[in-house]
Amino acid sequence: MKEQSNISLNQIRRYPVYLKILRDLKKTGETHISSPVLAKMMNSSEEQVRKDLQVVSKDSGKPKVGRNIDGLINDIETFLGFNNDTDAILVGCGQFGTALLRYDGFKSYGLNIVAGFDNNQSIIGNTIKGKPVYSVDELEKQISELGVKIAILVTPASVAQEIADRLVDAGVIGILNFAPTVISSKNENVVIEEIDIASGLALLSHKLNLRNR
Amino acid sequence: MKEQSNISLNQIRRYPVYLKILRDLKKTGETHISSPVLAKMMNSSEEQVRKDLQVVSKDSGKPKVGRNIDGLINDIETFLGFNNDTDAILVGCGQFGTALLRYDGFKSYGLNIVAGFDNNQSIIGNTIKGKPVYSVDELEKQISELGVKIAILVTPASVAQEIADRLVDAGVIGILNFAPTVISSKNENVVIEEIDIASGLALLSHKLNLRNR
DNA sequence: TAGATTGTTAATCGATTAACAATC
DNA sequence: TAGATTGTTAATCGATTAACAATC
Repeated sequence: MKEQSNISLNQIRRYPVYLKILRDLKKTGETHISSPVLAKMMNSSEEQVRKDLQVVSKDSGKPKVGRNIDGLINDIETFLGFNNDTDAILVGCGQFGTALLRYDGFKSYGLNIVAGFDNNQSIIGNTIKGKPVYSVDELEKQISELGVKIAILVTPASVAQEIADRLVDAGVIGILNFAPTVISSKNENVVIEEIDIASGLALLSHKLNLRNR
Repeated sequence: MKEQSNISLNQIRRYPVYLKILRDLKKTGETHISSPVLAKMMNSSEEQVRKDLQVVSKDSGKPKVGRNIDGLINDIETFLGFNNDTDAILVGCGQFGTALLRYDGFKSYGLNIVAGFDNNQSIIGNTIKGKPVYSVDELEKQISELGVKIAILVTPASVAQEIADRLVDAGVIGILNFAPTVISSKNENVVIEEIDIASGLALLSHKLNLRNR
């Protein structure tokens, strides 16, 4: 594992893709993978693959053989912090929020959603996939009781910033924002990551436009 | 509008963020915005904002005033192709798929979902928010009848590639892939965009790790 | 061994940043 | 006018790509 001096955001974005591919490969029974082969699957170059993997992995690949898939999966998970499970809460149990609450996939990325919050009386008190839904009024109380530091925000745009502020005040240091608005925090120690379907749509749309010229 | 010779993916990814901010600003009643102010909201530099906006906009900003918000919104929408509504289908009406079907937000990005597909007999024939759910058996037939070119893939990983192949064979040229696996197409004219919650989670996790050192 | 694959070092390419004259 | 803001041109920075010796 090299000194992770300066890694570009693009590079970090690639690791989950490696992870997906490697996990798929593992299922097929493969034990090793070479960078040229992996590069093809990643739609990138073998040089880039090697550089990327060198950053996260302590051991090196063997000529003619490649790298061990299990080891790589573990290295990437460790590097991204997906290995040690982290508890998180989810605010906004609407369509999307509920789908996310039910979604098992977060576990494979080290995130464990322990509770949901909403202001809709008809669902407060319910459990969704074993996870309790609390009133947003209890946000501060539960954050401190549960001791969570990560929140997933799936509220309407209109209240996203307000809720984000409350989350931060209550001790949250990382927010994954699905709400369709850009939020911010005065506290620069807080990490906010915007997740937006539109950016994928923008890329798709743009590439299709280029194609049609 | 300049010759859009070579625009980086990062740059394209920024436009939906501009769009979100500008739409928010418009709601507050603002009519103009300067690049220094917009830069602050974007967490970037005024130079970059100016360059980005110059690429998509034919008219220029006025010193002391900035740029017209309505104009910018329109320019970005046009540039990204969000202006002319495009029909799309959605395959896989599970938790997420159904949430996406119900989601109104796609409209503001120029995408109009006209139908869903699933293999679950208990929901085939239903309508979700006015959109019919067909059997996947009818995929090819409906694609040709509806004349759609874009598909949103929300199936389990295990069948994603198989469905993607069928979509492409039936005439689809753009796929937005939410399935948790990387898909590809032999047809290099087909544009596939992977949407992965994990990449956001990876960035969040990595930034938090950096913070804690 | 021969050759595929490796890791590293150097070259290129491109995006971001800085500087500055122009302008409302 | 004065000054904020503009667009453009040049400088810097960093990531990607290419080249190559090392090795299983």
